[in-house]
Amino acid sequence: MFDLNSLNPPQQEAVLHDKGPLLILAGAGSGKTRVITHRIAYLVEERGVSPYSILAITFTNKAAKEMRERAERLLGSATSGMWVMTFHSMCVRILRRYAVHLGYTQDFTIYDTDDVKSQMRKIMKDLNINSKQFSPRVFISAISKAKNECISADEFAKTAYDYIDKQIARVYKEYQKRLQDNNAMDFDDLLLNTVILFDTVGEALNYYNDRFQYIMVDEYQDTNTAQFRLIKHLANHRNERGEYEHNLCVVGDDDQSIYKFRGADITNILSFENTFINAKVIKLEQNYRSTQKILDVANEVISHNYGRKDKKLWSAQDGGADVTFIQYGTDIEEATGVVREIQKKVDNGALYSDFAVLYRTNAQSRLFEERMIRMNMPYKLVGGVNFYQRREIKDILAYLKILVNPRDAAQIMRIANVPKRGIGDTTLDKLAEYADYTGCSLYEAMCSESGRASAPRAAKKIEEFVELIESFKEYKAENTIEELIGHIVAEIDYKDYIAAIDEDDDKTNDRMENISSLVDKAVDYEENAGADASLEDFLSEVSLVADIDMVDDDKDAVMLMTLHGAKGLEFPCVFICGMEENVFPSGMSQEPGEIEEERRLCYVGMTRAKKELTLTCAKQRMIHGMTTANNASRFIMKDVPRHMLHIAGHAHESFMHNYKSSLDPYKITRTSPYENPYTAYKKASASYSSASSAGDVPVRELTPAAPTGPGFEVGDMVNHPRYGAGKVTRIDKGSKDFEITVDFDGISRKMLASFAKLTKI
DNA sequence: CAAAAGTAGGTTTTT
DNA sequence: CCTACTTTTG
Repeated sequence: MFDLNSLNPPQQEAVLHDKGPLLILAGAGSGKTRVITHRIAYLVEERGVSPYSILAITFTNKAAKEMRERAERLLGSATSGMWVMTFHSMCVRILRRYAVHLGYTQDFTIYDTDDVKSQMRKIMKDLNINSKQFSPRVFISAISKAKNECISADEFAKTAYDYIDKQIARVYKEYQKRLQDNNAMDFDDLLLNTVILFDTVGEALNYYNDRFQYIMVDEYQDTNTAQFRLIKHLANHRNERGEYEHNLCVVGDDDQSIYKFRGADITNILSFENTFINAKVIKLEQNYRSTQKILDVANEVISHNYGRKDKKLWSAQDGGADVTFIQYGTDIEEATGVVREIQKKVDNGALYSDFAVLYRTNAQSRLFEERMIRMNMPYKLVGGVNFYQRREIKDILAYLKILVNPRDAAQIMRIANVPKRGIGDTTLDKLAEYADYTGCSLYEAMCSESGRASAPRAAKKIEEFVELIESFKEYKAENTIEELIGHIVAEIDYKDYIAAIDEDDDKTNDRMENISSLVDKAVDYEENAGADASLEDFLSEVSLVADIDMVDDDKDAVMLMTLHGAKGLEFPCVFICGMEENVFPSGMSQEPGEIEEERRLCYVGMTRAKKELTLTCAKQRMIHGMTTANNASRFIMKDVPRHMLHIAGHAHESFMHNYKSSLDPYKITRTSPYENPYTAYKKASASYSSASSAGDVPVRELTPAAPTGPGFEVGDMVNHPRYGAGKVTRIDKGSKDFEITVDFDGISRKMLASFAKLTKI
């Protein structure tokens, strides 16, 4: 049973919303999961909707699990039949059923980023693309971006005009062909192929449209184009009178959109009302998580972004502790100080699990880890080197994957010589060549007499390898996954193999322990899945786990993670560390749009805190082995009025000095006694950015910038004496000159208008 | 074909 | 700084 009275009026309205599209703009900590779960319970209990026709989509398995558990608690019954899962697992589920329509078998393999990377390296080699000139990264991210936008290899080729795009088109096509040959999909394919499936196979779409009457999507602000199209397809159920109902309920917060780099398209949420006509919009603005003091600071920061949906979070918990800011001398002092601070509070009765240390990049975790180990402080590290990326895990998984999908050449390449059995790269190359020539798969080449003849010296070894794999297949048919893994590890003497690689026994033991964790996961899986357990299902589950999914909440330990990793979580006390220019915001983010995304990330981080929020930075920090000095982050120095922070620590004096001097760089003439200089700067330069109106920031008129333009506009084609033809992609007004960003064949360069000898073509 | 040594390049965030 | 790839040597 559930109680509507426990909800506030807008929450109730959202839960009780009848039919048709619904957008819930849910600010941080406003109880969105509560609303979704109550809505599910309401639909099932009060409106007689079958759980079978409800689909709830999240981004992480952890969120999905939590949502299902909470819905079940409200309903007091199991919600079997209801789909509560991530985009990716949903797509896998759909594709396993219909893969044949797309030229895959249902046993297709899922490639993770490492698989993709090695595949890409191979392709570049084969296509004679200089890896010095282009890093595989360039191609990988370009292809990923295209897939996220539902652009196929052929479509990409049609609009590829410059050299680099043509290269990408060529690589994209080859890459896709190889994945298809290997019966494999990468993460982006899971989404894109499902979209293609729904575009082309009416039978598949009809099946799911008949089934899903109510659809909920969590974290809607982070959806990309492929996900958007997927949702659009799925939300086409017709009622018994044949009318579309679009019972689509999306929940999100544009201020928490932090995955643009991964293709998330913020316009999905900003224009929801245009896409789904007659959509109802409900705002949840009461925050139940944080104190007002924390929200004040967070609101102040986010208010510096443009083009937001208008809303303002407020809390019923008035007051609270001041938000603290500490500038340390060095990154080491920062780590020591933070760890000490946590220990002090634990000594005074807090739990370790009350604390989270958040940072911009994973690399920053190291110092905290070191300090915590030394201080004997229990911690949980989220992210970093993923469990499933470890060599020993990937090796064992490769063996398993081959058993399910023998066409997957990448896995065979990986372990054909693991452990060493005399099948080296040259042998594999010859086999691959034979396979390519005859049009069979690598494994088939290994199985055939004539295939082995292409590498006569190793023929015997190859035959033995094939026999080994076949014996595993037989073993698999009769035994559990748990037993299978043990069997493989024993048969190939894996321990001896890694012991020979590792410097010391500790490392080898570590690795063996990791393998037994993998076995544990297999046991878990088999217990959960019961009679439905299958190796391919286990493998896809394993491929789709996120770092955050692996965290067990029971252990009393401090959490260490990136700001991204913290989304959707909350902690009584939060430390955001490394709040320095070039660290946070990242030095990689330069353009206004990118800075805004960093600012949203800052907002997300701050709003994780329930009771206490501490922001720290260091004057000096070691980055890539070099000592660097950075100013405190603009998110503190320029976004938050001084009086809202409690400034602590020994660096107080020098900080105050910096605080003042940091106001100068932009040399903006103030029009009022005090105006946040960064805001003023942005207003002055607003005419040069495409940003829309200023949301809830009160706009005061400033003297417009000097009318003299740079002589070019964005989009113009220009000629440069050295770099040749290029396209103007950006124009920024500097203090006395215009900075022009020009794209020359994919390489973008910044230059000052008065110095660069640019001519318009 | 395997192991060791050397070197170059890249390090934002991740399902 | 660290890893992952390349080159060299056995």
